[in-house]
Amino acid sequence: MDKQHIYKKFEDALKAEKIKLTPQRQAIFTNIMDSDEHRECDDIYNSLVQDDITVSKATIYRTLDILVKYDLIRKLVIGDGKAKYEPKIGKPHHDHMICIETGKIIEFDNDEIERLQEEEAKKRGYKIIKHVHQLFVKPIKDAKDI
Amino acid sequence: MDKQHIYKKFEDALKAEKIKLTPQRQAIFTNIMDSDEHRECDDIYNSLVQDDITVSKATIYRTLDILVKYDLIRKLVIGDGKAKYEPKIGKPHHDHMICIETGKIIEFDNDEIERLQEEEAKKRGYKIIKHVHQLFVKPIKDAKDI
DNA sequence: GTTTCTGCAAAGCCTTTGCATATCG
DNA sequence: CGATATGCAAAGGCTTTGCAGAAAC
Repeated sequence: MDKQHIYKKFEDALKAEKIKLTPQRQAIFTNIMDSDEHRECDDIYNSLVQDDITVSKATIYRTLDILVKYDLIRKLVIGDGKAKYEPKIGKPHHDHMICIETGKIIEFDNDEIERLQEEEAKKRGYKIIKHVHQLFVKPIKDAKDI
Repeated sequence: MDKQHIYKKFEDALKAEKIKLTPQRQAIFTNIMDSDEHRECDDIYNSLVQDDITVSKATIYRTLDILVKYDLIRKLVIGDGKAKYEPKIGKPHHDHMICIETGKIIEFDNDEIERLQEEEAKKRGYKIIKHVHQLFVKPIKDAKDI
């Protein structure tokens, strides 16, 4: 999906929600889409301020909720209870591996795991709406670690 | 593992940490061990108060940290950022399925998923220290839902 | 022109912390 | 007895909210 198409989805979401296209909402959306990181509200705020965009954290939080609702971005809560956000639309599905030594976030995806978890849910009469799969990992340093 | 053995692990943890065995710590530990639910600090607090045990939330939080550190209980953060706790020692490993309609928490376990995720980590030079795997599900109501 | 937004500051909520008193070993 | 724990209340940190002025359609 190209950038224009993605931006169109954003406009559609605003229309569906019957809300206005403001400079702040636009700036927040493109700021997230142009990033490949997993950032907190604060990070996004600082990034916008650095770009000389006038915006408040209140507006960012309010906008993030809308973007999550329309599946344009993904909200992650990793361990410490602080919410992180990443682009979702136009990106393939993936889960996360978090290095507990460096904090580095690595994306991974495994079709067989996806299938098996679907099966576990179905077995119990449920279907999966969304899932959280995070591996907290440490680098393997030598043989005894394996 | 029987109750006495589990309680022994608790005493060992206190000794390892060189901290005292107080009525509060004991009450908090057994309260969690006797429950099969996934409860918040507040729930545990209310349960203890109902049993006429004098304890403060500060002490509960402080004790929970110790119990988590020694792998006697497990801390879960599900969606809303509120921490939940469940017994861990003496219980087989499992992950969680959360019904988004009723809030019901269902435990599941799948060896193959465990193996595959281990493989994903190893492939990248990491080993898993812990993991979070939560499926947010909805009941299947009819054929079109499948 | 209205309706909807924004920014600000205040309030909320869960969790942590400082401190004086009480308790364990 | 000395060291550690507890409870209280206050402080912290992220997030949400009420409200008056500002902006979109």
